Order: sequence, then C-alpha cells, then structure tokens
Amino acid sequence: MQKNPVQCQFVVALDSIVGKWKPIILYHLLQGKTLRFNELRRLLPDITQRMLTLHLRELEEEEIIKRVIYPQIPPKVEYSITEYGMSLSPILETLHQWGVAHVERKQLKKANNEQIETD
Amino acid sequence: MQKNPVQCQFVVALDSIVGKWKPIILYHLLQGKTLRFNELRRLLPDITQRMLTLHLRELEEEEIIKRVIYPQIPPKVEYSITEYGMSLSPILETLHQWGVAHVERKQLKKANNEQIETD
DNA sequence: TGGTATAGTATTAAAAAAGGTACTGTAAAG
DNA sequence: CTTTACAGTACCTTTTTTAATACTATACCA
Repeated sequence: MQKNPVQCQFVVALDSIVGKWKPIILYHLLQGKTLRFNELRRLLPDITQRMLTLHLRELEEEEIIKRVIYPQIPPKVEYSITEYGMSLSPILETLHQWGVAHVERKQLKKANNEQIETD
Repeated sequence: MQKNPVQCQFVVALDSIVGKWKPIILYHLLQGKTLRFNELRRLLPDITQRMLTLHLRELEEEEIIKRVIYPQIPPKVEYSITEYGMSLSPILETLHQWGVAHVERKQLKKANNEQIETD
C-alpha cells in the first residue's frame, strides 16, 4: 500500500483506510462484531493469510482495531473495532453509498450504449 | 494505482478517488476553478508530468473531471470538475476532516509519550 | 537566431504492494 | 496414529505504481 509523506490531510486519512482489503475488513468490523482471524478469512475468501495479517497489523497500529490474544492452544485471537475506529463509520458509509451510485451510473451508461448500437 | 475487480462498493468508490495525487487534484478542482495543465503542476510541485497526466486521464475517464482542448499553439488544455464530480465533495470533505483530527490525535499522543519519557 | 512556454509521450528504472507456497506448534477429534 | 483447526511467519516471485529522463512541435519574444 502506498505510504506518503504527510503532505495533505486527505492522504493521511486515506492511508488509514486504503489498501486492497482494508475497506472490506472495516466494513465487517464496523458491524460491531468481534471476529477471529479465521472468521475474517472466511468472510474475505480471496485474501491470503499474509495479506490479512499485514492489513490487520496496520489497522491495529493506528488503533482503528483492537487485537486480543487468548493464550491457549489452538490459538485464539479476536479482532474488533475500537471506539476511535468507529469514527471512520461516516466516511465508509458515504463512500459505500457513492460506490453504489457509481456502479449504477456505469451500468445505466452501458445499457444506453448497447441500446444505441443495436438500434 | 490498484484496480480491483468489482467485489465491493468501497473498492469501486476508492478506485475513483485514490491514487497518490487524486485527492489533491480533486481538492483544487472542487474549489470550482478551471485550471490548465501547468497551473495544476505548479499547485502540486512534487508531481511529475507523467503522473499528473495519468491521474487526470483516469479522472476524465470516470467523468469526474472535464478536459477541454483548445486547438492552438502553444497548446492549451483546461481541466474542471464536472457536475458528477461534485458529488464527491461530501466524501472528500469528511475525509479531510477525519485526516485533520487523525493528525491532531497522533501529535497529542506523541507529546504525551515524550512527557512520560522525560519525567 | 536562440530561448521559452505549452501539453504532453516514450522509455527505462526503481520502489511498493500484493500474491504464492511452505512451514511452525499443539490440542482435540476421529 | 493421522488429521484438522488455529494464527500466524518466512521466503520468494509477480504485478502494479511511481519516478526520472529525454524528447516532440510550434508560436511568440527578444
């Protein structure tokens, strides 16, 4: 993921939530549920263990999520959103809505083009 | 910039505004001004011509910005936000606010740590 | 005649991000 | 006795982004 020198507040904000998988991870955790490592893995079927670990660590580093280790075998580690992480909720929500509208707009456009071509 | 298959609305939305420079480009254009290529370049001193071109083309592709070419020499090309691009305004605004708060929080934390260390 | 401004493109190189595979230790289930 | 679940780590490769440099055409200015 891109890491920029702090030049701009946009960039600071985006660094925290961007990465191929972070928005999806946050989406699940923002539901308020506590999830174990493999539970998250099942929710994101295409992510590799390595990528999940890396992204979770970065989110933890920024205190957006909380990582709780239970010292037992087999291991148990739980992830949940922090109160601070909750402050991302409006951004993700707005972003999600825009994404939905953007996809609809594209499909509408595509449909229109096909209409014209087959006329 | 990362381009994902459409798996998730977050990703669709993020693809449109992420890229090392897109938020800053949009920030300037969302002021409503029309800017020429080199004017933008002067506003983003560290960007290379190539990167500016690439990002502008991507934003144009998504109809977030408009590119108007004046057939004259030396060349003149003007960039401005589209009406559709304006719909990104709330996202960028929320993002910016969060960025500001996030930086403040980090600095506060850093100050606290230094306080403890020197005690 | 030489230099400057404009909006780029082309090419190559470097850096960053993501992906793939194999491996770990241990308890419990079958 | 073998397999499975768990939560990773280590190592290496591939892909994607970004950067750096040189180059284009032509009108205008001195």
